[in-house]
Amino acid sequence: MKEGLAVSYNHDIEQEIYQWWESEGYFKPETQIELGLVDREKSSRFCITIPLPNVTGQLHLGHAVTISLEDLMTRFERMNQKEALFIPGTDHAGIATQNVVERELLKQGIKRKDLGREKFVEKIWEWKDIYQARITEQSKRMGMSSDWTREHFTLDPNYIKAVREAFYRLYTKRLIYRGEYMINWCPRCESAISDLETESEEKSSHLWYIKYPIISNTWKKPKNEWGSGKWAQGASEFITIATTRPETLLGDSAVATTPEHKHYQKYIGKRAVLPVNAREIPIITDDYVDPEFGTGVLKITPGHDPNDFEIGQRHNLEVITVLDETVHLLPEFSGPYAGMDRNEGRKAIIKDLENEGLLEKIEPYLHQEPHCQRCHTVIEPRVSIQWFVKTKPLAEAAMEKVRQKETVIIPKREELRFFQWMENIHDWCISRQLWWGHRIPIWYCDECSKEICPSPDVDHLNKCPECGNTKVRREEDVLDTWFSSGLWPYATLGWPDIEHVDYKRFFPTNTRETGYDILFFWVAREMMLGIELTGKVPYETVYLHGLIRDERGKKISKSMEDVDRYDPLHIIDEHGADSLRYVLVSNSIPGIDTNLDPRQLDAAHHFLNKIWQSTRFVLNNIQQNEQLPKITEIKDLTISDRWILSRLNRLVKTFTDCMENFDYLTATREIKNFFWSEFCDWYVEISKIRLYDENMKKEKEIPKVILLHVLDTSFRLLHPIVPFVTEKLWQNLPSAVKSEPALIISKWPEPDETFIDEKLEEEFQFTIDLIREIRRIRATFNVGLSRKIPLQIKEITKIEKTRKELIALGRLDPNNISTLSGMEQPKRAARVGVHGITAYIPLEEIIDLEKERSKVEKRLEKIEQKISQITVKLNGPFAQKAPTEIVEKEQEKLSELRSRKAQLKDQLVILR
RNA sequence: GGGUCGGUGGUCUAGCUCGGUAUGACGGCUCCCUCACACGGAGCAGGACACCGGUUCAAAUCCGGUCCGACCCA
Repeated sequence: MKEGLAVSYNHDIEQEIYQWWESEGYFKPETQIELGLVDREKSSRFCITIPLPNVTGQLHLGHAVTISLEDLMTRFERMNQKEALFIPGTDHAGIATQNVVERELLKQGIKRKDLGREKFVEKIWEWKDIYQARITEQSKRMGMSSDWTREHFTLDPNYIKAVREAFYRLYTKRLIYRGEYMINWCPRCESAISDLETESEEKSSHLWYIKYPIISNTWKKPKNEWGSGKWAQGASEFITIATTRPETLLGDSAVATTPEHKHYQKYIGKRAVLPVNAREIPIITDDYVDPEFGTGVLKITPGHDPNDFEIGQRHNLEVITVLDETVHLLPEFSGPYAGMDRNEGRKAIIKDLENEGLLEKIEPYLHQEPHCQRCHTVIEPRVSIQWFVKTKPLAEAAMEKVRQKETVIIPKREELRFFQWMENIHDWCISRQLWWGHRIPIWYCDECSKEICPSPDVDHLNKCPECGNTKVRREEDVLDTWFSSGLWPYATLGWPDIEHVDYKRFFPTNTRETGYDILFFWVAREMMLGIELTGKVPYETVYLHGLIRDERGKKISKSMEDVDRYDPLHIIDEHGADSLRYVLVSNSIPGIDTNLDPRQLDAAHHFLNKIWQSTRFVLNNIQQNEQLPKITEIKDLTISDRWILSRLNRLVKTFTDCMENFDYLTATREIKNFFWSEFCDWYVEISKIRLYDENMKKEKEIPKVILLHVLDTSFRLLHPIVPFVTEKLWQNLPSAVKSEPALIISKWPEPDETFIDEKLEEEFQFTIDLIREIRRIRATFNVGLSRKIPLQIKEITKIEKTRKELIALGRLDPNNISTLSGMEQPKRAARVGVHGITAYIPLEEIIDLEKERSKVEKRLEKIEQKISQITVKLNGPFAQKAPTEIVEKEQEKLSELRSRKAQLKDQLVILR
């Protein structure tokens, strides 16, 4: 770890450091205890569980943000001497993984059903092993300081126990039930999916107007075959419905209109005849019907539309399913169309309706079509027997905990969304017709039809406990993935064994950190299940980060041309994990999306190089075994020494404050500004005065101690954000500075208030501003750095204390600094005014007077403009109405401007 | 249909809770390879804060409306 520093920063140091941390066991809380850093009895603890990535694929930038933020939190708390545990793991991701593997096998011409359940599941396990390993590898590249000995997978034996227990408890409390309801059916996955797993998309389609003949005295039923063109012959009265799904008319149970319908009111209570199969259906009324939509009449198909299903329930209508699992028309209802899929069927039916003269018109129509989130197939609403979680009581309990602030959601506005969703929650369909997942722990007896949920320790059921029959079979369906991942924060800590050491020590966990897009998918369910099963909220804080987009705000998708630029592993190879983490963290505002500009990665790398270089500078000036006093022991500090220590301690305060309040954007800004613009640009430069002066000996100690102290403190502060580079540099500091074996387990700095001195900072700011002015004059007139310039100043005592700094950084001629007396004003000299002090730089020999004159005139113009602006303001009602301190401020500004104006005028005179 | 978020120099971004003419980065321009760093140093230029109206002495910030972009729910 300590073999010296390369001439420039290269991120290839990262992997070796990670291996070292891991082999030393620093990610394990037990190591903290062994090293005596924390005490189980006395210390507090911090626990966070990773939002488990799917084993479906590899990590993307979303995971990178998650890991960066969570690792940052963990490292921060670990350094704050809490017993810190970051739990890693992966999710089996039922539908997603099954789909991916299915597609892979299909490439080789193998169908899932040909393979059979057992063989297919074996294949998925193979896939899982490969991808889980890959995800672990990628997480480690990110620098994730999680305890890998506590890694979990949602289909691990222990995890299965937790799922069994959860199911059993909810089932026996009747919070899980089985029933026949309308669900979202994906015909490609051949499975039910939950509301949240559908995405609605606007599609341009048509509205078909179809005439249903009405039974009258003169016409009872069709006399001719469907397709003859004479099916409706003789019918005189029709009711016209408008529909987006003509093919489902085969399953209609009624036609509904409004009681006041101007044309069709008279038909209410009569019966219509359904085209194709000539089934008789009633004409009813229902409030759901919108008189403005279409003809004001709806066909009611309870088997294939969620709204119609509800209407059907209200009117006790028959539920007819006309489409099978793969959305092909069932022969029982569809006559000539039997076996066609829903799209073919639609075309054929429309053609025949037209032929029979029953198609009144077609209108273009935009409608929302639900799609399967995983495979994008159009969802078929379908009635089937499924398992559900009764969510209302769970949601109520979860909302109550949030209201009581037992869990706080950040940002606040997401709490509102949480409540809105929770208040309108529907029962959660948890059964999936998949092969990959937690098989529902229910057995059925074929003899007595008993539904059995044995206690969780029963693995196989051979006999019906009711009738003793051996014809028992287990439920085929598996559970929704989110059911098992909903147990994550405690199933990973040993639950249901509530005496487990981890559960006792780390539950409830501290934080759930994740993207706001899965607040409902996951967080809400974790809350509901967690409260029900453990009686506690699973975490006290929910921190929701934004999504990562490209620099123009577009979603990053796999189809993008330059998608490589947004692949975390690619970025890590090119720029390093530290740079990636720095960019992600420094742009992170809770709940707000981040537009990631890849150019920022270079900027981050430059900053890390700056840290690297300044460390090299310091170390080059100090012997590895040099005996130096402690920071608290040094005496005779210069004003610049005291200034940097004041700034540093101020930084520690604000930085820590930001870390505690999740304000990483300000935190990174503050430290970058301090380190680069204050420490490197000023203090390091100033330290060279003493370090490079052969005549000084004892004086060198002070800057050395301070330089090391600033580095040490900065590394500690930066470590949670950029762990690799800081550890590497810190390891290279002289051993006397280091009080711990590794930065990762070192102590978080505490601000020393006695160093913070506002007046002194102001005083030193004068020196900085004066040097800046001198530099500006030099730059304006192209005065080369090698040319030492003279300075004349009236209040020469003002520069006594920082004379050396002025000479060194302003490149002044030490033998030509003089005082001016009384009213004397040097001829042909540039005037610099800083903090009310005036100085002159005689220019005659070094500049072009003409050029300087026009510059001054320009500046005069600007200042005069500002003076008149403020004068107008002060002469207006402002002076009376604004608070006095603000008026005074303006007046001060005015007098400042006036004196600058006078200065410039003087300067003009001088230049002539 | 309901709701949320965003619209700030060429590009990206902070500030908006708590009103006093704006933060940083990248890029640009000028000078400098000064013994840690050209992944650098010194300096400079560049913004009617989407639009309209209101409140106010004063609006990027508060209020109302409009337009554009993204998203969530139905």
